[in-house]
Amino acid sequence: MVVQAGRCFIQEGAPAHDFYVLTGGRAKLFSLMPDGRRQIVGFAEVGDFLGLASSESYAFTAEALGEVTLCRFPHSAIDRLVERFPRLHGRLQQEASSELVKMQARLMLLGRKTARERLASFLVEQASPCCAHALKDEHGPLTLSLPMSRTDIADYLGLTIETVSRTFSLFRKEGLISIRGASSVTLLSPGLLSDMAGGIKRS
Amino acid sequence: MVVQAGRCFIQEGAPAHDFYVLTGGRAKLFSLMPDGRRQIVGFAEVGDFLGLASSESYAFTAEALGEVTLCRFPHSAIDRLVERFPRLHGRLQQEASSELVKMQARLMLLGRKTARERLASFLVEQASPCCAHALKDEHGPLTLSLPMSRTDIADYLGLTIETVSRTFSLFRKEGLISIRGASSVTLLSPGLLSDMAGGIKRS
DNA sequence: CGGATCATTGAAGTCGGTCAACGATGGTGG
DNA sequence: CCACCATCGTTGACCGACTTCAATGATCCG
Repeated sequence: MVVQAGRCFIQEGAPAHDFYVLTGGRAKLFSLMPDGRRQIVGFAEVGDFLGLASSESYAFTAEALGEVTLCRFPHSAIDRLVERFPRLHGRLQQEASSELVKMQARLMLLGRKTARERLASFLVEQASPCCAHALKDEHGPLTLSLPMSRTDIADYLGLTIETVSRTFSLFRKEGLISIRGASSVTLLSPGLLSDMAGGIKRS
Repeated sequence: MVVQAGRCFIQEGAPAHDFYVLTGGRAKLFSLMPDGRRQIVGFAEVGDFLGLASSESYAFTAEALGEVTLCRFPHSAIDRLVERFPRLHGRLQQEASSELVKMQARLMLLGRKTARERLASFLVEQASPCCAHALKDEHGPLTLSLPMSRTDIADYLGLTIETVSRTFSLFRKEGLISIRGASSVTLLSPGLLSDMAGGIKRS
């Protein structure tokens, strides 16, 4: 099952018949308020399960960032699948609990961190799948390409697009990052950013 | 296993050997930043599972609100338990996914809602275990007793204690609630509060 | 090349935070 | 039983970080 860039394959509030496994690309997951305020609740990566929540209806909309490929299963198939692939059982459990831990970190981000700390956390989070160790050690520049727009970043971090843009510019002026075309960012001091993300001020 | 009021039975960052089932009382779950900023990531009720996240260390501290009773199990016992009580399997899955849905709502709250909307959401959330239907219908006053302090409410909603207090007072002046001794609140217009929680302005 | 969209920057405004004082509450001991 | 004190909650005045509104600049595609 292939979904084109920008298309939604899960609709918030729609009856939750199926769940999905993301097999290619990335997607953004968000909810809307009646007046249009938007909160991105996560970005889905290859291997992620979506729509598992066994409630009546989906809690978020899922939109493809770039082209996305999926496998769809009816909810009723879970038991059969688990029977045939017993290891899936632990996988699902692990997926759910690691997601829960991430969520708790995101609550701290949205509830208590400043704009600078939020953006630093975001950059570190985007970088970590690449090079987990480079962040603690004082390792050199680390380039990442962000597949999402400034608006998406803002809605993910609970900020406005202007604040995100301004904070990027600040980081650039302070020599923490360098920017190449709005979607390619190089972390010049991953260590400093990582500290800032955690709320540590190095003097 | 009994825990006295105010005692912590899970420490953020400590090695996560065990998980717990809450069998009596309520607890607050929170994380801290190095400078003391605090975010309450949830309140645990009777029947909740804590510390399931199969990471190396606990992601939050759990502190008893009033006296709490618990069952403790080593993580290694999960498989044995599930073998003996096969229904536990679905229960765990359900618990995790319903928690995930709540988390997503909380992200919207912390990322996009105003102080008024946050407090309204909180009151409605506290009320809903009692009377789910009374909120949609225009049903009458609904009294709840809040077991947590203003500080806890503030740290749960990503606000300061002053803002929480001020917003309570505003709601009182607007005739939405009435307050009796800081821990007993009566919702005079549950419907209006519920709308406000969802970001709907009734004219 | 041109127009639409997205990102950046600036100026002004606002919501919630900070600092500070006051009031209420509840537990303790005289 | 009540006075005392510590803690918690409320209220006010001011401040600042982020938002809002608006204009400009960059980038992408047809």
